[in-house]
Amino acid sequence: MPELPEVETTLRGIAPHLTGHVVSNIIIRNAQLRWPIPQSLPVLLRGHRVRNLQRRAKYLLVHFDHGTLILHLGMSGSLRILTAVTAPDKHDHFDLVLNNGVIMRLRDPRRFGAVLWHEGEVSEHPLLVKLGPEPLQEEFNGEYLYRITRSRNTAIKLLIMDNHAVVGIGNIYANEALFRAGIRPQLSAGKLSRPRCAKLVAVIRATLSESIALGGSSLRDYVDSDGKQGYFQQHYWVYGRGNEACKKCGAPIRQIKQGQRSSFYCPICQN
DNA sequence: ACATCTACCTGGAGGC
DNA sequence: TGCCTCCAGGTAGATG
Repeated sequence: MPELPEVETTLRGIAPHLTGHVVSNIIIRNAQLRWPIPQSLPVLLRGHRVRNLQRRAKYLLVHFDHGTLILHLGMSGSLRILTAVTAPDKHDHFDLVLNNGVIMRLRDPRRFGAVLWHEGEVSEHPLLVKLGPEPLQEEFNGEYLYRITRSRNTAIKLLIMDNHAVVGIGNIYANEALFRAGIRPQLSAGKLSRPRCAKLVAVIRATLSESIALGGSSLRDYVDSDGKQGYFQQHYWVYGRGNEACKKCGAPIRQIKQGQRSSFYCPICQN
């Protein structure tokens, strides 16, 4: 499923095909995503030029002069660039058609994604306004993590997955980063020392950056904008490896539930 | 303010 | 083969 590196990879894949081109049509085949796709989109966008694209957390932002198209891939969404008319799949819910013939097509089998429109400053949109810092920007550093975790009793894994604390870290990368930092997922956030906060920030950065460099990806149903599968899933230390041997020490990886989600950790390497 | 839980949705896997 | 149940997941919104 698309985590931050996949969204970033998707952005890089689609941006060159969209930027500077004019929308000739919008096709909504199924508006029932997480929120309904606005039926006014074709009228709003036809004849308008795409200025630039941007990522904020896991949102893709397509900027126009008069507003911003906000896209979210949910957990099964993907965007593809088509250069010829192609029959839509059952789960191809939305097309943005440009006047050079290029089509950006959204496929989302589980329909947890979103396509929304916002006029004015997009960072003030209700979905974006409360978001924490980007994990790859300087604002997210050891001191920041130390400060926001003081007097927090929440498990550290739940905290780093909380968008108010830091954006873009889903279940897979949370598990992987905690393994690499040597921190148990259930450790109370407020008990993390300053050096361990610094370490955790460093490995979150490294894990995300490496994945972006690899071209993104995690789940089998993620397809990037060229239609090729990503391959980060071959590099997991703990995610999805319950009862298998730790790649570092050989101990069996433990699987537990935290906040209704699976967590994986090595009982020897993580404390 | 914080912690915890629920809902949304579909496809794939495993059991029988 | 088919039917059933469980699981995966982001995140807003409700509840405690």
